[in-house]
Amino acid sequence: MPEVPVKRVSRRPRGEALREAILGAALRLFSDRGYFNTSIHDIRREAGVSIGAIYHHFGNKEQLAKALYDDLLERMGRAIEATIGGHSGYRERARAVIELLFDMTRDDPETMRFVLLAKHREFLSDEPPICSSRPFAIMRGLLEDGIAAGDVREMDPWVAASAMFGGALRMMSLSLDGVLEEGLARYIDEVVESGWRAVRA
Amino acid sequence: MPEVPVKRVSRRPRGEALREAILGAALRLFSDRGYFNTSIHDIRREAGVSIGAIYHHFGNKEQLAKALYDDLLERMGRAIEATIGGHSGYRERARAVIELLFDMTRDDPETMRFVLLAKHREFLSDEPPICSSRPFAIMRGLLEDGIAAGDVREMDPWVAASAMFGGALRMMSLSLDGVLEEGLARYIDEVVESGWRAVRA
DNA sequence: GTATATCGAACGAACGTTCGGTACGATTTT
DNA sequence: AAAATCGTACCGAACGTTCGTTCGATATAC
Repeated sequence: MPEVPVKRVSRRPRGEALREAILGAALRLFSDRGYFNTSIHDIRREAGVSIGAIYHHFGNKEQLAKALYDDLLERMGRAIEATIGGHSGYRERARAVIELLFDMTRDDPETMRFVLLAKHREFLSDEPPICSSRPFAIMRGLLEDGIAAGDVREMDPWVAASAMFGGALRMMSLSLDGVLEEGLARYIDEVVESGWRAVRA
Repeated sequence: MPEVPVKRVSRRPRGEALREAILGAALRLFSDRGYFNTSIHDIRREAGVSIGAIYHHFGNKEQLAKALYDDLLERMGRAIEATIGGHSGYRERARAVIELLFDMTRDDPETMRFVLLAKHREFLSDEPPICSSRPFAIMRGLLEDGIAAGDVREMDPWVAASAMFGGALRMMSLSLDGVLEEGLARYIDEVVESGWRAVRA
């Protein structure tokens, strides 16, 4: 059996691994204290890299935040698309999306906090509002298709999407803020059903 | 009838008026650029006062933001309470609250932006999440009473409040982000009805 | 005269960024 | 195959700027 050449035994990560170490550290700190309460020096310490490495990979602090933001939204968008593709019927699809969002909130609260709660326009200049990002566009599209198919009542798509998913997003905020006694899973049925009652034909 | 003495003719505001000039300038700038993108020197310029006056009235930047935040939430809480008191029936009360919020979003978007969209915990240490503030507590209480009265279906009060008002709050965010083609008033019926469908008994 | 309110120059700390340097793998030269 | 060359990745001390805050002076009210 051919030996896989292990080129590197170096202790510190390099290249792509280092880039991801920086992104991970940035996510942790931005999510915990916010963008403006996190200095490049903090990220340097948390990631165990040098200042130079950060600037080499990302150019500056804002572009680092932008790279992180794009990366997370891209992942979320793909996950939501896959979830929708795996179900049929608009009610079931909406439920699957909310289940996915709830699971992500539990399993990866840092990502959710950064994506949902952060005020990106405060530190990302010229960033469009999050509602025009892919995950939100997909959710809105789902409602539009439901309306066209006659499964969702005739109403403005923005209102429909807000009604179907607004409650779920609010519950996620509550969970991230730590005001809910129990995990989000406990509320999934009530949330999905009330959202569906709001929009079903 | 005793004459009310008009004591002052001085050009620059002093005392309470100056305090409010500072709060107004702070609201405008915080709402427009965010807390961290606004310096005390900016507020000084915008309000036309001295740095010393700001520190005399508020102590430091964070306490200024806290005073502003408390002031706005207090006003909102009172307005919502008055609105609820002026209507009967839970559906009508909920509608009146949403109408009030929509009107405030149109007439005073700066306040709404600061109260709704700002990440207060990022700059106000030890501030509880906004959902535990008075306006939100009142809205949750409204749903609780509705459940007790049998007008709202039996469900978790957090879920009920999220379902009833989550869509409306989301629409307000969309409006503040400038993604809606028309004014919020155009959507009030659909928003209220879908919220009510979600929670009515 | 005294207390309170206002003023603004000055300060020190913290921050984002720069830049001259080193480490290292790949490629070419000897 | 060893040496030299090269480009990329990484390093971190140092820099200039900005910011929140201080404080002694000044103005005003009573």
